[in-house]
Amino acid sequence: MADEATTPSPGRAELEALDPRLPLHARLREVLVARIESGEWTPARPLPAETVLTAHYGVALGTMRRVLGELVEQGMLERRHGSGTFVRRAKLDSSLFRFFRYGDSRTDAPASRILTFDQAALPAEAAEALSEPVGSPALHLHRLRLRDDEPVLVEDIWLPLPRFACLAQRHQDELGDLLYPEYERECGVVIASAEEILTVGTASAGDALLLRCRRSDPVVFIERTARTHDGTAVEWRRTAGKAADFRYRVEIR
Amino acid sequence: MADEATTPSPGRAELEALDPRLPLHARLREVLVARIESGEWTPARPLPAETVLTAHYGVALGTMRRVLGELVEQGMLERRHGSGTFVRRAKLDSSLFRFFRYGDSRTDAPASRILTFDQAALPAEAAEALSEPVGSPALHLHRLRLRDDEPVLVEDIWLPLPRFACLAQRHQDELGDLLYPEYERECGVVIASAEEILTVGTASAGDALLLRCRRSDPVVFIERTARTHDGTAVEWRRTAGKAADFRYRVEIR
DNA sequence: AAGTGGTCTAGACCACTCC
DNA sequence: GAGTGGTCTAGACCACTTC
Repeated sequence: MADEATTPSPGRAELEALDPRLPLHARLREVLVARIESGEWTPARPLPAETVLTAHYGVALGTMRRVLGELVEQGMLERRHGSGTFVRRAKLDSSLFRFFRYGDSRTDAPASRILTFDQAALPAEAAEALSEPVGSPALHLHRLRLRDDEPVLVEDIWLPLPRFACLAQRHQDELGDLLYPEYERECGVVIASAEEILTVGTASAGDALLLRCRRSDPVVFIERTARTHDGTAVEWRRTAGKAADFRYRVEIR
Repeated sequence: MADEATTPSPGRAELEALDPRLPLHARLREVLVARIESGEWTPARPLPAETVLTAHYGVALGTMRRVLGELVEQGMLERRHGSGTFVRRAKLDSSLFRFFRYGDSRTDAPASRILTFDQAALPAEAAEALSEPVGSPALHLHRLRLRDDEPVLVEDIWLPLPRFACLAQRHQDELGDLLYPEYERECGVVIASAEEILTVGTASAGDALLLRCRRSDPVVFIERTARTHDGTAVEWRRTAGKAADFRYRVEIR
């Protein structure tokens, strides 16, 4: 009992141990981010309540709320009034369509058709993005994305193999339109963030055939590296779409 | 004296007058945004101190700080520890270079060469973006932007005329590389935000000549509508650069 | 030294969700 | 009704900028 009185906030020592030149909220932030990245909490297992966390770390409610608010701002957490604070999964599977506009399409949901799904050696670009040796075993997914039955995007997706072994057994018809929920359910891999690089090039023979355009027609390439919460790159994909359909809008400040 | 005691916070009534279903911070935010947009404060005339604002509106420091923090987050304000809170001007004049990569160029500063500067009727696209009638009088600036003496971007800039009359007298050689400071000094127009739309097309005969590429080579167009703090569109420009130089990176979540 | 924003605390009360 | 996050307050103390 006396012991409990002297250690009312077991986590406080952890904060004190960090660089004391940093403000408390910054140290608290570091610690919470580490716990989030560790996978301790999932969309199904929410964080402890504010009051529990504040008691654990021995900080004021305002300080805790500030940090949680920043993590929400940054897209790492999601708070639901009355029900709890949750780690947030990125929902960006069909976000490629942010970059393209297709004339008044009635059906909103973009369909996808998997063309090939096999095991193959990592090509140089994918290997570099995934920090794996060139030629390592990986899964390779080649698929077409359609809008109103019109082929509009061609995708090549690379998944490093030790990690995605559990997907290797699946048949391509068993995979849904959205891959990230699949990764999570089948392999326990939660995609948390991604980086996309856009460039303009010309269609390869294969792309031209699939996109029904001429070879050498301009094409926009989107190379995406997707990462888990701890920053490990676990998926690399290159998507190609006709440059004529490309339209991207940016708001500045 | 008794009067002062009954009205310790003259601005509080203004907050009470707004929709009471909105939380206090939201109402406070509205009022402050309106004052910022009115141009009451400038980069040279900072906002009153927190303590003055809180006393004026009769709110707690925490509430005021929350609102100011949000406006900083959003890029509307800038706080400098020890010196004050300022409205923020957008500094995006050379931000076009965000969209392009040019091989290891030593000189960082992009130069610009004005080709023509004259008065002309607004074309349809510019007119729509600026909410002006097609054919209204405007200033038209045609310029080239260079990197290491290489022409890399071609720009067409339209400025609606009643507002920018004070620029009409100037000779093109008097205009510097950065236009937005010019607008502010000469015409009192402060650019606060902008919207950019990217598309891919082919070079016109004129663009091809200036960019030293073939006609029909793919080109990236950036159409920018720039606005003042109150949201009025005051400048429209279209910039063209070779698609081969285009490279844009997006971080998601 | 005076004035500014930055950090941190302590606690009251409200609104929403779930059982 | 119990538990969650959301709002708002009041005030202490620190760090930076300016003169």
